[in-house]
Amino acid sequence: MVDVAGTEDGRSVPRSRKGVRTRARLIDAAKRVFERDGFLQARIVDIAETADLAPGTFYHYFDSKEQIFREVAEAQEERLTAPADDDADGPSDVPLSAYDRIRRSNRRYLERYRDEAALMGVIEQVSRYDDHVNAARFATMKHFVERAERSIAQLQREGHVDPRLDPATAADALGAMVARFAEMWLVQGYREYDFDEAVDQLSILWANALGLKEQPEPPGRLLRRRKPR
Amino acid sequence: MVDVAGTEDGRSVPRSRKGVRTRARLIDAAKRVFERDGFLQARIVDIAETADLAPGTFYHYFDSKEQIFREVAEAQEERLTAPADDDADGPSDVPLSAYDRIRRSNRRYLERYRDEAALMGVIEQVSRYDDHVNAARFATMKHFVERAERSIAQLQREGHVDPRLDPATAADALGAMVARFAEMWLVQGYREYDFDEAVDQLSILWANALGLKEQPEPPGRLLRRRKPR
Amino acid sequence: MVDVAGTEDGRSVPRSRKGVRTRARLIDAAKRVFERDGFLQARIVDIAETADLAPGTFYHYFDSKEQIFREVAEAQEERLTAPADDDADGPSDVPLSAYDRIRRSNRRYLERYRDEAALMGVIEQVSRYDDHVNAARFATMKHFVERAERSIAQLQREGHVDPRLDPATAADALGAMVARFAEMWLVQGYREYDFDEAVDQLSILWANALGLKEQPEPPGRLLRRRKPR
Amino acid sequence: MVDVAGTEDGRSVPRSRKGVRTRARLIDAAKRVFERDGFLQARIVDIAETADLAPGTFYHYFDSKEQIFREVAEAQEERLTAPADDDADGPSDVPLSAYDRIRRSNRRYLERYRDEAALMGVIEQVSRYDDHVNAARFATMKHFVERAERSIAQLQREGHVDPRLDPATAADALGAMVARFAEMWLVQGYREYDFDEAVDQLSILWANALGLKEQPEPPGRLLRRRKPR
DNA sequence: CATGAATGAGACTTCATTCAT
DNA sequence: GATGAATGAAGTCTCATTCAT
Repeated sequence: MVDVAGTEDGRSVPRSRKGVRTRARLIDAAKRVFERDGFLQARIVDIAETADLAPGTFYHYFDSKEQIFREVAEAQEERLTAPADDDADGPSDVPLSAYDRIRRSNRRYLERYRDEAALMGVIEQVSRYDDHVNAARFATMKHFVERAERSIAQLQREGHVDPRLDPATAADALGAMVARFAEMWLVQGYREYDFDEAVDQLSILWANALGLKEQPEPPGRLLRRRKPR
Repeated sequence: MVDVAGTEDGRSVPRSRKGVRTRARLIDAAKRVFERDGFLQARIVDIAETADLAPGTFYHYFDSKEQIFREVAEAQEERLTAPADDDADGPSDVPLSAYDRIRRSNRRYLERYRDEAALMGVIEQVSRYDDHVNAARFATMKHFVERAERSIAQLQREGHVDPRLDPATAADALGAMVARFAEMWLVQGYREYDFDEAVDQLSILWANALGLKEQPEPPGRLLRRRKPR
Repeated sequence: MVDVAGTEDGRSVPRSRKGVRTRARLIDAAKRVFERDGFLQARIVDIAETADLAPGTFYHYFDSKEQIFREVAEAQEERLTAPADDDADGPSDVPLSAYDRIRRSNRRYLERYRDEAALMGVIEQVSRYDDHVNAARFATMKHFVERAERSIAQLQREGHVDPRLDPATAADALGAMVARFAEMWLVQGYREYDFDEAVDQLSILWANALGLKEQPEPPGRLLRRRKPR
Repeated sequence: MVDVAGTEDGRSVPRSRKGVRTRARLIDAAKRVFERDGFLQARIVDIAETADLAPGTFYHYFDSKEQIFREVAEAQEERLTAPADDDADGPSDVPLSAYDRIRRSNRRYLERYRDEAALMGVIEQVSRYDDHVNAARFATMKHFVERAERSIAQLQREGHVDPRLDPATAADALGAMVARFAEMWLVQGYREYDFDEAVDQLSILWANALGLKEQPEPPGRLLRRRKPR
């Protein structure tokens, strides 16, 4: 997924340096316009204009609104699944409990979702009528879900997870929970939640759902961590 | 939510028997067309034609595609939240365990979702760019979520639910889980699941998430609670 | 022009008492709607609704919007040209000077124009694209203009009016002056004038234009002419 | 009023030579179509077609029929008020009498009105339901009226004009006279007049109305001028 | 590479008018 | 007489996309 950009036939992979810059400007403009207007309302002319280009220029680089959107969306999906720059998250050498790994993962996802909430909203929208975009959504989902699935299966083998659960299904469902919760909350304004509180609640639900034994948590740990951001 | 349908005025409330029938025919036709073509592709002319009417007739009863869709969607939301005809669900006099109630509720929701999957897909789609429809979605959600919330709070007071959980947030998240799982599965074809298996898995996850002990329910407890709404 | 109503084939001359009333209600409603919305914006449905009738009923009595408008307009033209109820205008036995007759006539016209300014505006509008209505306008104009013309010719023969003037042309032009002034002022809001002041100014201009000497009028002259229409 | 045309933005100000030409072609075509069909009957498609363009092209340059009409109308109003190319009107060095200035002004107005009678008719029509166009009409009127007003006031101070008259009102009324006379005559075919005769009659009426003393005209002057066009 | 003018298919919407009841 | 549902022709307007410069 790394250098897909322009690959799926985009029209012309720019050769000159100027071309590269123009293409990037279009993508950038497109993102802004999509965020502002949504996919359906976004007009090619606006994208071009936002990029200080003539409408015709758009078609040097992209075939259609769908195509440029896919690229914008894919970039975002990559941002969502990007590995952490682990510095920020504390000493990476200390092994984390299953629960902490769940929480860290949820926090990351929600932070990234929140930081691009406008775009995420449009992606959710478009994924309902564009198969490509939906596929990209599912790919991202798979990224998380498969990691979760492997982890669940492992923990299950170790006897820490409810044996009645099917790891794949559980991972799907819990992933769905976090994803949809994020959209309702951060995009659709369904309700207000305190960010940390939301992370904790989702993580508790997730851990509980798997039936994770309260691995004797070092007492007080939760408290000490309780005030970031 | 109850009898909102058609209230928001549309254009003319039919004054004759014939008018009532025609209006209903249009709604019916609209549902079919939306299911077949999706909201964006659906053309007013097609709706009219499907109802064996001239295009102009549509505008006697509705202002726009949006408006008729809202009515179609609201009808569906009502179907989703309709009380059960309890016959089908086994003897209603036998008190159910908390788990069983969760499962029954999930099953009902998923059955109803599945039975109108095509329409549900369109509703999910439109709710991302029509506030009315989204509001209706949220209203339905609320219906489920508030019931769940009350139930969780009660169980929590009785010591059966993880005390760390906020009932409202937990209800939101678990509702999100089921709803999104349903869409991915039944609308977007993300994956195949056996129906009963899916119901069970989701219910286990739900019950676990709350930290419900598989405790022997004190018989009769449920009965006392049995008249909510 | 008196009982033209319904004559020009209006569709059905109502026979029953109820029919007569319904027809009148429609004309009345039409006048109100035209005044409110102008001719183009006025919709048959609105007229019917304003008259508390179903749209279909309209067509029992009128062929088209044009036709009912013509009737409304003709009624107004008749009001414009109606003979004075002379009581209000002071003792009718006192002979008036030419100037006073001019002023009285102008005052009457402007008063009547003002009292139905909204409708007059619509008539001016429609007369620009409906020949019937324009013909009615011209008929009304002729009413005034011919009286003026006769009067001018007479005064000219008596040596009181500029001999270079053609009575017909002068009458046309002066009539145009008053009519257009009225529209600009009372319909289009071109400017504010004090009513009496405007009457005076127009009358002075009119009298001057003819070259009327402020001569002492031979008493009695007016009386002989006094029974027009 | 001077270079308003096209300023109110329309849609896109043409950025290329070709665009400028196309825009002009559209205005030209619009004028022809309006003259032929009137405003209401004129269809955008016809305008485009007359300009040998696809219908969509119209919307590159204009928002609506109203908007292009305004531009056509404004151009015409400018033509009406354009300064004379004074050659045609005789030696400009000879000072004209007040009467001669009145007549020259009336003649010019009527000539220009007559030369574009078809368009003027449409303008009169539209000015009754489009405020922009009406404003432009009034602006043109003001152009004439204010000149007249100043002139009247001056003559009044010099004792040549009836002291009872209010210069502003008089100018309005006399302007109305000429304008409405022109429309009735040249657009609506109310009656036939000899052109020169009409100019003279209106000018006599105008001069008389103001009470202009027969400044001892160089005898015969009127006669000598009596055969233009 | 970039421009921006030009295209044109196609959906929406209105409302005067008819007609069965 | 009155109703009001139904009609359907026709014009408006959008905007993704092409193409000559």
